[in-house]
Amino acid sequence: MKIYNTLTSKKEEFVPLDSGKVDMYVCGITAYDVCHLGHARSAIVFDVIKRYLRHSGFQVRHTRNITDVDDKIIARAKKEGVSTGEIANRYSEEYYRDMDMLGVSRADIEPKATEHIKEMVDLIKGLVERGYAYDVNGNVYFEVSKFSAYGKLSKRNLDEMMAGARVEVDERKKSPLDFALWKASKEGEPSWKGPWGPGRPGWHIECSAMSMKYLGQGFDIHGGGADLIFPHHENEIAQSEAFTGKPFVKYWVHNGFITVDKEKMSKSLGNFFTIKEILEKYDPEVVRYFLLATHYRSPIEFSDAQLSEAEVSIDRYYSTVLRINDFEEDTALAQGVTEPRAAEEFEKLLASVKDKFKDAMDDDFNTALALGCIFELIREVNKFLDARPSGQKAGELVAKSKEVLTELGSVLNIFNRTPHEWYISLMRVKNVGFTEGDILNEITRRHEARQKKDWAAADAIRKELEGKGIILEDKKEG
RNA sequence: GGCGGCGUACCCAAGUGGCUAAGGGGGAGGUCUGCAAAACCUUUAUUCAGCGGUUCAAAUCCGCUCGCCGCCUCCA
Repeated sequence: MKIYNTLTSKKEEFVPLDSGKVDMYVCGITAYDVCHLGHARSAIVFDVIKRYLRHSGFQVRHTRNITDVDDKIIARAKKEGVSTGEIANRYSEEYYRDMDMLGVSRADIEPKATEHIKEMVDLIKGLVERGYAYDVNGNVYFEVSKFSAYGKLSKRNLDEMMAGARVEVDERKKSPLDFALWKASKEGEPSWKGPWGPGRPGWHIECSAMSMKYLGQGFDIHGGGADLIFPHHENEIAQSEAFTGKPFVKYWVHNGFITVDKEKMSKSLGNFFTIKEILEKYDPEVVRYFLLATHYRSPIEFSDAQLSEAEVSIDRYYSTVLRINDFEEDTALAQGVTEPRAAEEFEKLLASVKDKFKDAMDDDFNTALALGCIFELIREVNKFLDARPSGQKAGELVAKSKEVLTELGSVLNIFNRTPHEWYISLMRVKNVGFTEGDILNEITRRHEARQKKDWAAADAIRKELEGKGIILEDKKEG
């Protein structure tokens, strides 16, 4: 298995520190507002990475934090006149609702910053003792120049950064590059007791403290969006390695952005679409498919047209499953003899699809290629069924293909519903003004018309349903 | 300004030295069907932004040019 490591800028063979076990830490959200599609991408990407590592036999311990104290949370609380805890709770709940909808599994450990103040204080104390941090009027800063490897993740050196540094408002710092570990609290802000006076932790320190607590002083994978590389992850490395003297993380993994008109979707630009509003128009599986149809490191241009295409693709998948089910229910087909050459070819293909899927995922989690493999199988299943196979052997092969489809889908956590569930959900999303019962009635009426060969009436009903966005597909039995 | 990335068909998107450049969507033609739809078949890139170089061999490596984007401030 190969993973692209931001630290080395190369794809590397994945070898966990402790064979068979993988410890991964992924930066979660700051709970100050609802999540947009960019958050969804990161969550889904690492959800799939976790699922695939497990599928490949690794024992995975997944940690994902929630930042529940921070400038933006404080600002929002002030604006609304409520407590920071209330803001953090509200948006954590929203976050979980969105993630559950999108099929993102919970992490094994989901630590919150406010519940780990002690660990952070201990870490900061250690850094001060070791001479990496200094205290100015109750604020503690990390002195970047003391950590010689600073810049190794984001590939820049101190001189370049000094040259590019923007006007720094905080004059207490020795260098504009130094960053806060502990911030003295102002009036009305949440604060905790610390050796430097009442205050709250800086943003970066929480991930170092919590990852060390739950995963140890060195672990396998640390992930997040590419915008966290600098300064967040760079700072995490500085803090952690200065404290322990050991390598912090073996593989750094970063996902690419969602763009709108080629520009990064972000809060500050205001060009974002929330998960909630997208889910009003599209099934969650469509969103998941859309995000996985591009490699995780490439940018994805947000587009309604692409989401609709994703919907069509998924529909193709479920149509095929429906055909498989129909085949299996048709007991008459159990008789007869399977054409041996077609069966043999199909059997070979089934085995190769599984291998190709594995190769794709082993190559830096290439979900786009992996989905391609699934659709290759879909086409072949349709082809096989088109030949009207019958007999025991054919039955076994069709059952086997369904099994393979289910297995591959489960790794990506898509394609795991029944066609019926898919169509019902589609009706909900499309706001079809019909209930399932209405439709069945119409179908029965049309069926009667067809029996009488009253084509005009039958077509009228079909047309009416089509106007509502429902497409009837006739089968042999009607 | 510094650092990094990207540019593959009508659209989206895999492919990073060598068998026919995946897959999806769309278009065109056909098979099937009461008519449709779906499905299947054929077709839609002798070519990978442009130019030059390395090599027996390049979309893939190197250089330059053009265009787009990201990070350098909070950001998934």
